Amino acid sequence: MRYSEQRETVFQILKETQSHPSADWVYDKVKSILPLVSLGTVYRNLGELEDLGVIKSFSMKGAIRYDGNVADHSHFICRKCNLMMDFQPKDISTSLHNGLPKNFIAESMEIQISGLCDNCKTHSKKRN
Amino acid sequence: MRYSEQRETVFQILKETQSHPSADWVYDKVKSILPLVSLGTVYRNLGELEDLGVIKSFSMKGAIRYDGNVADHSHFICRKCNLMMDFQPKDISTSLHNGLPKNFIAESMEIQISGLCDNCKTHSKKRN
DNA sequence: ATATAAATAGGAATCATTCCTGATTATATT
DNA sequence: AATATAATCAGGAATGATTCCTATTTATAT
Repeated sequence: MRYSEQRETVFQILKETQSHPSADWVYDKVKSILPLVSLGTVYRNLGELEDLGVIKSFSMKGAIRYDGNVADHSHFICRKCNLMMDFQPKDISTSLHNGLPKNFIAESMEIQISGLCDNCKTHSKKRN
Repeated sequence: MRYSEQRETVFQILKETQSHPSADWVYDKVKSILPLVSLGTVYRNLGELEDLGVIKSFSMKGAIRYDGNVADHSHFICRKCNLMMDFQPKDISTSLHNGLPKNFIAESMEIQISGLCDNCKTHSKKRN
């Protein structure tokens, strides 16, 4: 993979924020440094950085959010202002509140575990 | 809220499947019963049913999936075939495999807890 | 039976994301 | 330092999911 100022800039911006931004937010930030950058370039580089494993992504309310923090952590999401805050779950099954940031009110939890199902360990037909 | 055959049909279809479908999949099913139904109607009714609390939704790979099972449960997602299977987590923090369907390989876990942050408990400004 | 507000069909609009193409650029080689 | 070339880019079109709009239909209260 060749060096590019665009990719480096995208990466630095993600590393420096804790806001779990959308691609469009990153695009605006990159534009303030490289005014001619295109949205497609930002999307492509976000995808490449994710393939490299140096950033992560997940979806919130139907859109992709990116995260420069690849260490194991969970997210608290405020359903009103959409704040996303990192936290470390300790024993989730015993209480929704364990490990949550102070004074935050947890109303619902969503756990999604991803991997390979019994069928896909041995076959290749796509279901979706 | 007035009765409508369309809403009732959407609801029945969701109750009868375990496949965590997209709006479009539901639309196809409804069409086989009410051929003139429109996609907008399906989306609107899915939203209304969710507001009533009788179905749930969440996003997978950037698109909305619906679930007629509103009881507390978690999902295992196969990253290859996109199978989504319900399971009951027991003690997630001690092992990714606890409570998983037999022979499934868990590779990553995502936990999102939603509610109100400290700020939104008392103020109304949206951050978004 | 009638009135009326809610719900609909059909299609246009929007928004996030991906794809395409001709131009630019990092870098290996001379 | 100049050149070659494959990777990357900018700009914009295309796609796909979702929402919005409007004239028509329909459930239901009277």
